Amino acid sequence: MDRKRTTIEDVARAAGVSRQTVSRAINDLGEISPRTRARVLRIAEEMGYRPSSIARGLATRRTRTLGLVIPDVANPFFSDVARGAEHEGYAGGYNVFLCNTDEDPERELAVLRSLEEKRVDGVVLCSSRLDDDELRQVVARQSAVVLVNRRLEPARAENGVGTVMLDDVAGGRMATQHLVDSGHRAVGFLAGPLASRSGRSRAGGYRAACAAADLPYSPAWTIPCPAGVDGGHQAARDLLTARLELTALFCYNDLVAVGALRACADLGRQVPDDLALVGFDDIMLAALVTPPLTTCHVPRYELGAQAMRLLLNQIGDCSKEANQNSEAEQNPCAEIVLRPELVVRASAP
Amino acid sequence: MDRKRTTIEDVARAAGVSRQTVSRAINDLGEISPRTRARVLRIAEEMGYRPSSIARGLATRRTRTLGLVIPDVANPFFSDVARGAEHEGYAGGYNVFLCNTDEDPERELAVLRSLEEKRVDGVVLCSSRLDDDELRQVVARQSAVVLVNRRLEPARAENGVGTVMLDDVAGGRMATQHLVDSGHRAVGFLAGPLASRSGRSRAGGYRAACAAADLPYSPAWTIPCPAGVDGGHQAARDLLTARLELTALFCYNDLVAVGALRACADLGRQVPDDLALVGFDDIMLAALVTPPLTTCHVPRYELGAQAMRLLLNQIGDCSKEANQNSEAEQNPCAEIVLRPELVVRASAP
DNA sequence: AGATAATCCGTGAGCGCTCACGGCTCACGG
DNA sequence: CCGTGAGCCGTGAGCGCTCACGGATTATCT
Repeated sequence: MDRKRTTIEDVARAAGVSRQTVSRAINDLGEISPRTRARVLRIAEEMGYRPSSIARGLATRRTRTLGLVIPDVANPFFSDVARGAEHEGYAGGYNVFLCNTDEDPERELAVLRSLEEKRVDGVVLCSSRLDDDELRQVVARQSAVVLVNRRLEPARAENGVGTVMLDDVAGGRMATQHLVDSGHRAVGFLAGPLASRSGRSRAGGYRAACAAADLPYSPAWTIPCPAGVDGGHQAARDLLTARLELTALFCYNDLVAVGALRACADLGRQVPDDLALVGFDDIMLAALVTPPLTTCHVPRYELGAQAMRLLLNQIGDCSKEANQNSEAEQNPCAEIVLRPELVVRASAP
Repeated sequence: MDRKRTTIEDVARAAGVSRQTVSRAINDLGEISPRTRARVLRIAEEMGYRPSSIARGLATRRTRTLGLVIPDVANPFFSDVARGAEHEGYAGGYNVFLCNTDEDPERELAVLRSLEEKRVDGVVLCSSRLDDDELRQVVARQSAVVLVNRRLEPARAENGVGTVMLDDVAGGRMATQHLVDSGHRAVGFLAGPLASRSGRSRAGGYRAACAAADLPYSPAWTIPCPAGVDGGHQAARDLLTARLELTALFCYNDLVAVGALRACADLGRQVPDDLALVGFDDIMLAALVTPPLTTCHVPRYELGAQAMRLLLNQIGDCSKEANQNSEAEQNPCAEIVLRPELVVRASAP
């Protein structure tokens, strides 16, 4: 069953040249005449030769392989991020290991460890659940790291970690602002899980917008909830029955907003006439429920793609020559901040 | 920057033993006293030693790495499959390469090739767009393969390829049957892309159910369409305006069904009273639109998980001893068929 | 013409591990 | 007393490739 694979040696023998010449042919790095190169390539092709990345990696100390660590592929948010990262990585000639952590820090550590053993050239780490110390260690051990939706202080450019963030504060503010602009004076906030960093940031934006508009803001208008439809359903029902003065709701994410939509149906409140609703994320679902949700679009694909690009630069700089424009053009350890964008639909016109 | 990593040699020296002893310690394969093992392990830990999977792979010819090839991670269908496969693989001690093909056969080939170079121990290949010949070659070159939603004849057990299929015919039949059972005599079919194998199978089930119920079946009641919301919207509008006798629609998938829902809104037809609708896949969206969709639930996670389990068996058998129950229990090259399940909701009660 | 440089190719060594050996020590029995 | 075997450990070779050399051949210049 384990038929021997054809090696570079085999090809060399068949072509009557040395291993090195074959190597030069397949890697296309000069020092070889076009004729022999073509000949060797042809023979290699005929023999069905596939150079072993394993052996190459051992010799080169580079694997042309990257790691992508995310909480869960099945979460549409992260699968979009993954897609962006994978695409960009592939374009740069890298393969990427996709690793789920299932939101479990234990497993995240394990995954990172195996990535280390695999000697990947770099890692994109999304929404890490690790604490700062653990994270710092991970960064120190890995040869290149880009963090997504997680910051690590000190983020001085020289600690070799790039960062890609979403501006959740701005998102929270613009969502709330939109509601205020349409005349709402009492807007509630379904805040999502207490542990969520992005939730806290969005809350910050929400409060800022309220303050800026001189709203009669009350902490009782904010209520935490699980991040899914049911969580939103429950929380919205509670909040809306307790706080009859509310005429609008800003929701942690679209799923929560859909839950709120249901609560409105339960309570007989028309959206958007009796209650305006705005969500967050702009997942596909948002446009398809009735009424379609006004929401903050977050560029998920871009999040992943930018992170990967940052990582590729970080790697490229070290192994190749210094880039033309030394650091003015692009600092690979920079922090990139992407802004969400409000998309107005029927739930809050 | 490329600080030397600590090798097995370093650990050996530090512990005053040979490399082999260190190797025995970390791999836990006898021939070593518990005391030295503990000591070596401690020292290795202190030094932050990480055995190189690369070097190990070269020596062992096994990488404990698998490939998972799917058209698109961002597609909720495949991301669930991916999740199932990744989970099961991880449980078996394997890491998995996630590869997108973007529905492009060219890229699928490229991806498979790089998987080959990476010397993965096996591959799960989903919904391959390759033709039979190409596919056969791929299977021949890879050390183990499991196909998902794609069959390859001859599927004799000894060609070393496992298969996991969804019973689309049964799905199409049960969906249609449900409509017929509720008294519909004229049910149309939004058939999805012409190129889709699953679409053809579902059509088969649809026709079978029609025939079994002695329906006045007409080819004009079937119309192909792109697989998304817009495709369904367009096609449903066309079909419903042209064919006023239709009282129910079976849709290729849930997105198409949602499109049909919109068409109904356009045309002022109430769902389910004026028109009943059933979808396929049971994506999250299906339960959240109004009215919620009756649909065929397909066990996506299971599809991936089963495929991975099949693959692990296939690999395990070769390298370890023959399994206890030789082939009665589980034939690793078997074909597993998963059945969809009808879930009844308001769109077709 | 000889000297210099370019072009092309081959030769060891080594990347970090495992595998198949073989050697050593210690206990036990005859 | 030595032989035997179990338990523990070390030694070379090799996995398939690349890297840094160095040699051979041909083109170019003074």
